[in-house]
Parts: sequence; structure tokens; C-alpha cells
Amino acid sequence: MTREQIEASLADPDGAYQRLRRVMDAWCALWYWPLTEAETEPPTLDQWLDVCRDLLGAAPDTKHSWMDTFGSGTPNWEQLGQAETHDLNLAGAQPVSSVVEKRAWLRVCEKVATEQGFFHWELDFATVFARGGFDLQVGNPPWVRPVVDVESLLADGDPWWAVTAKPSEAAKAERREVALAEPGVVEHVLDGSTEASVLGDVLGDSTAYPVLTGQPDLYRGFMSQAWNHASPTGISGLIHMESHFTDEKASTLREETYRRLRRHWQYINELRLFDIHHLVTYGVNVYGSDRKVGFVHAASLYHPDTVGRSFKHDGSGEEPGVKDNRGNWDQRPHLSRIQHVKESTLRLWQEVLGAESWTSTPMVYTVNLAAERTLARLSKAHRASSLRLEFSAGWHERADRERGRFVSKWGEALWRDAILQGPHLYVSHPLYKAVNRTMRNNNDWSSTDFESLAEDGLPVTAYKPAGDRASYDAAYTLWGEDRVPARNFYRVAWRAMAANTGERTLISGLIPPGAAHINGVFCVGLPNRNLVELVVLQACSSSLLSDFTLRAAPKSGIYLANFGRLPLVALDHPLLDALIGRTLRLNCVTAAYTSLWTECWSGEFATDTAILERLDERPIGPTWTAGTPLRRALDRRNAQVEIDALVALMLGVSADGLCAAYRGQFGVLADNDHARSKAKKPYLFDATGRLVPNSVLAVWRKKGDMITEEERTATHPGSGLDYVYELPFATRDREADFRTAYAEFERRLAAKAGTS
DNA sequence: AAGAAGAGCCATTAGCGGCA
DNA sequence: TGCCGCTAATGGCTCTTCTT
Repeated sequence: MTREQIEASLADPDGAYQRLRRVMDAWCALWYWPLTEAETEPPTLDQWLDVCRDLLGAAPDTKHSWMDTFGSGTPNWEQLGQAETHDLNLAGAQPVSSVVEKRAWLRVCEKVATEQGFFHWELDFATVFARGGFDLQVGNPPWVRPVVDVESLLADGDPWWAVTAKPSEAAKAERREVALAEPGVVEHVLDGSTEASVLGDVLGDSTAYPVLTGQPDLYRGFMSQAWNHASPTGISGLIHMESHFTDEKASTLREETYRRLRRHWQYINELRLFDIHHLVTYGVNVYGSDRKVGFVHAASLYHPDTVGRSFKHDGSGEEPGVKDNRGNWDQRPHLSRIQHVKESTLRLWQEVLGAESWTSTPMVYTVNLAAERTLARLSKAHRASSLRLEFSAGWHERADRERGRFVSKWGEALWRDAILQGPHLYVSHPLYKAVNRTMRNNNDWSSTDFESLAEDGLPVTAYKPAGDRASYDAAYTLWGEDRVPARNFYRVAWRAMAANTGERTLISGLIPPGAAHINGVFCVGLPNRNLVELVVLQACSSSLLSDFTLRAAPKSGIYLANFGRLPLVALDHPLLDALIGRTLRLNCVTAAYTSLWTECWSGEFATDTAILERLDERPIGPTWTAGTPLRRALDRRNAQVEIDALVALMLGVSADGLCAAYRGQFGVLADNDHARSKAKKPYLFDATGRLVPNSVLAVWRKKGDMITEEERTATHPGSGLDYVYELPFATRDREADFRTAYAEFERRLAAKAGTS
């Protein structure tokens, strides 16, 4: 027998191999039945079964195969051919050409199969599967979510769809009509949509992929395939995304993953080892057979070398974080980087995240052991959800615009007309930025000058309410059994997108009654309850430790479930007024917060003194005045540092724990605090506590303190006012400030305990 | 001095699937 | 059908440094 003979036999359309392949191809092709196929109908179930019978034959009555006639000896090539022909005849299989000729739909299937190039693992690696599967599989599967994107399909014919920024609905409708009238465009859009839609259906099919739930992604399909195709002792190494480790809806896949994982190394592409975006995280995963949970892993790696060297490390020295002390991505090895995950680890993660089951708990990504201990401590606290939060995702930026709830229009807005977006907020900074008139892109915003912000200052928004006011009000989120408008209340709002690698992950602030927001911002409220609780919630959500719990299990967005798991301080804590006072003085930036201030006022606010520097202190009283909000940048920064220390103290986390969380997870914030690398620009405050703008710093870095007064003057982009920045310019040491504030609050707590 | 290249920062919104 | 929950194999801009 020659290779040519074997190839000829495999290529013979009437041979068993090609018959089976034809049926498998046709089955796959039916999923992709083209919507543009006008003449031919897809087969009915009976027609399909007929063809399977004609091509493959039916099981014959006799159990005997022609093979049996060869006895125990190994049949030769000739005899194998006879056996195949005989068995096919016995089963009633028809000549292939006649079967295909009679069925137009089968020819359509063949065309689809040619286009799609279906691959049948079981058929083409039959000998491997006969031995039990693959011993070793290595791969970088495609990471693709099949999504139907009609606009990008239209862009193939008309670039307008790709290059026009946020076109109006009317413009789109007009353009769409013109585009679809062009020859071939409808077919292109339909075929392109079919492909993505079918891929989603196949991956979502519970018979083919029982472990996949939630949104389909090709990499998850390949995980499942690799597991199925492995031999009982087989090992598979795959490089792919991490989303199934934190995806709320992927618990089945996560549970299966934990039992098969042997090694897991999570990388962030900051060193750009791969030519993809530098913020992309991915994992190198080594899988074995299903067994009791036990794998080794490390998170926040930047270079594979770190893993190998960490295994050899003796465990001495400072535990590494995300950045080293020169502000570079931390590649230092350390034994504590290598975590041995077993059932007890998953149970800890479950506790930290409040997950339903330890077997499918989302993953907690901690760089080192100190961080894990802090998380364990925080998991003991009450959670924000114990306040029974009401939630609003605001207007849907697309759907509600299409419904005519609002339009794109620049300008200052009364609070009742305000539609806020992410940049309007920063951590306890309502009105943080204002949209510029040009509205060019997501960076086209200007920071607010809090020093000159008027008592009746208003947000500048990119969206304005449209249509009649009654339906605008009625269509917005309503709360409770009485269906009260959410907009009636003060609320804690936060940017919905998690800035996992930014300065802070969770960016929340108090917003006043009247304000609406799009779904880039979420909010919660506590209708008809004491406003003090809401302020405490804001204080906790603004704290570094809350942020730390979110950063440890990174997700792309921060939803109600995630927000509800934030730790909450005790509402009867002796230092509560110190926390509330500081939080209010950061958030109550205009007279719109008057009633909040009045209702939460406590005599202790007036006697409470700042621990860290406060350069622009003004008297406060039970009524909101322009002096109530902290306005100077350093004063605001220091108040937040004091809040961070207070929340840590109230939650039972030590100053060391707080500093470790800061050092370990907040690389960008630490960069901004330190002048530890020439490439990084730290926050520099002048002698009056103002943040020195870059235009002044650029000169100062060249000339040092020889800088002239004119060069020290800059116009604030938010207010147009000129400020002269006074020397010396200096950074502030956040860790030292944490410790100072923490120690003083501890002392005040002890003093209170002594007097009461 | 001007342009190129590199690095860091800072932002979703569109669309899917589940469910009432 | 409409609402709700959820997620994303970045892109654009700006500043700095390097190169010509």
C-alpha cells in the first residue's frame, strides 16, 4: 500500500470518511444557513434524516460486519476496502452523487462549508482520540466575542460610518437608507451579521458547550475544547483573557476552571511584550484533568522571568507591589508572589467577595500576603448593601437618546436639567470637571476651579433634557413602592467604569436632587431615611480601603452588586462625626447641598480640628456658606487622607495595613505622590496649598527656584483666573500622613472613651 | 527648531442575553 | 417587547524625549 492509495481512498467521495465528513459539514453549515439564500429552503427534520440515512446508511439488522469474515488475522488493504464497501451496501447507503443531485439544500451546505472551513477534531484526529485524547495541547486561542456590528459592516461600503463621531439618529437613518439601496450592501450586512450571530449561538449551545454560560467568547470555547480533547493525563497550556475569573455569569466555567488549573500566571501588558494595548491583562493557564482544587498562581506580573525567579526566592526582604520604588513596573521576584491555591484559599476569596459558593467564587488578585490579610480583615465588616440601597443606572446613553429623552447640547444646566457623565465626578468631588464647548472627544473637559466656584455654581453638561418635562420626569428611575422619582434625593453617584489601573478604581461623589446621569454613572440612594447614613456611605465609598477591595477583584465595571459589597463602618462609632464632617466639606461644594449640610450638622464639626495642614480654613456653622466646602487643593487632599485613615481605624485595619494596600495596589497614585522617577510627574503643592499646574512646573524643572513671579503665574482653565504659585513647591508623603492621622484619631478615640 | 516616537493618562457605549 | 445587568485582543490626546 502506498501513501497515494491512502490519500485516494480518503478523497473518494463514496468512501466512508468523505461521507461522514459531508454529513458533519452539512450539520455545521445548517447553523450558518445564509439569510440571502432566496431559492432554496433549508431541510425539514425528516429531509435531514433521510439524507443522513442515504449518505451513511442505517444500522443493518445483522450485527455482523464484513470484517468478521477475516477472522482473527489483520485484514490487508484490499480486504479493508471490500469491508467498507460491503458494510455501506448492507446499511443501504446510496451513491453520493445521486444524493447530492436530488437536494439543492445540500449544495448550499457545501458552499457554506467551503466558505467557513469547518474543522472536525474527532474526524481528523481520530487516531488520537482512539488513544484517549491529546497528551499535550498548547495554544493562543482567539479572544473574540461574536457581536453583530451593523455599523462596521456598513462602514465596509461607506467609511462615513467609521469616521463620523456620534452622528445623530436622524443622520444615521438617512445614511442607512442610502447605503442599503446600494447593490450588494444588504447581502454583505446580512451575511456578516449571520456569521457573528451564529457563532454566538454555537458557543451558547448547552449541548455543545455545557460549561459556557454568560456572554459567549471564543477563548472560552477553546478552553472547553482543550479540556474535552485532553487525554486523562494530558496537559494543556493556553494563553487567554481572565474575564471568566470575575464574570458574575461565568460561575460554571469558573468552577470547572479551578478544578482543572495547575498553574495560573496573570500578566499585564505594561512592558508591551505583546503588540496589543498596554493595559490588557491576560493569563497563562496550564490545565490538567478534573480533580480537587490545587494550583499555583501569581498576579500582576509584567515579565515571565519574575515567576521563575520567585520560585527560587528565599522569602526575605520587602514584599513587592505593582510598582517598585523607582516607579517602574515591579518585576522583582519574591517568594510571597507565588500563591498555592486550595480549597481554603477559595473559601477565603468567597468570604472577601461575599460570593455565593466557594467552588465558583470570583478570583481575588492580590500581589502579596499582606494585601490578602487586609482583605480578610475587611471581609468581617458590615457591607454597604445592609443599608438597603435603591439603585439607578440613569438614562441609557443610546436607547434613551433614541427615545428622545435628551439631546446632545452643550451648556450650563440647572440641577434639574443636569445629565451628568463620568468626568463630572471625582472622589468626593462633585463638579470635578466641565465639558468644553467644543465637545471634541472624551478628553475635552476642563477641571473646575474650586476656589472660585460660585455659591450657585452649576454643572456644564453635554446632554440636555428633550421632549416634555412630565414624561422626562416620569421616565427616569422611580424608587420604592410609592414610585418616587430617584431625582428627588441626594445620592451617592460613581463612575460605572472601573479604572482598575488608574489612580483610583472607584470614583464616587454626592449628587444633589434634580440631577440625572447617563449609564456611564450609577447611583444609589436611601429614600426617606436619615441623610447621615448616605454621607457615611459616601465616606466609605471614597476611602482607599473600599477601592482596594474592588481592585483586588478587577472588573470592567462597578455595578450595584459590587458597590453593595463595600465595607461599611459602624453607624454608632464614636468618631463618626469626624468622618461625616470631612466628607460633607468635600462634597457640599455649592448651595445645592444646603439642606444636606443643615440636616447632617453636628456641633462637633465646629470643634473638630484638622490633623494635617489646612491652609484655607474658614469658620463653619449650621448653615451652608461659601466657607463650608474645602476649596484649596491641599486642604481637600488632606481631608481625604484623614478620611482614609479614619475608615481604616473604624474597620479595624492597622496603619500598616492601609499603607500596604496603598503601596501594593495604587501604583499610579503613588507615582503622583512621589518624585521617584524623572519620567513621572508628581503632584506638587505650592506654599499656599495650591496644586501647581504643569505649565509652571515645566519652567520650574528647568530653572528651579530661580523662576520669576511671571513664570509662576498661570491661568486656571476652569475659571480663567490667574494664580501666582508661591515657592517652595513640594510633594506630600501620603504614607507618613496616613500614619500621623491614624495615630491622632486613635488618640482622640481613646480620649472619648476616657471621658464617656 | 521641528517633527517623530514613546509613554502615560483618561475615557465608554453598544449590544447581547435573561427575564418580567 | 422593553427593561435590566453586564462586559470589552483600546483609541485619542498630551506631554516628554529623541532625532534630524
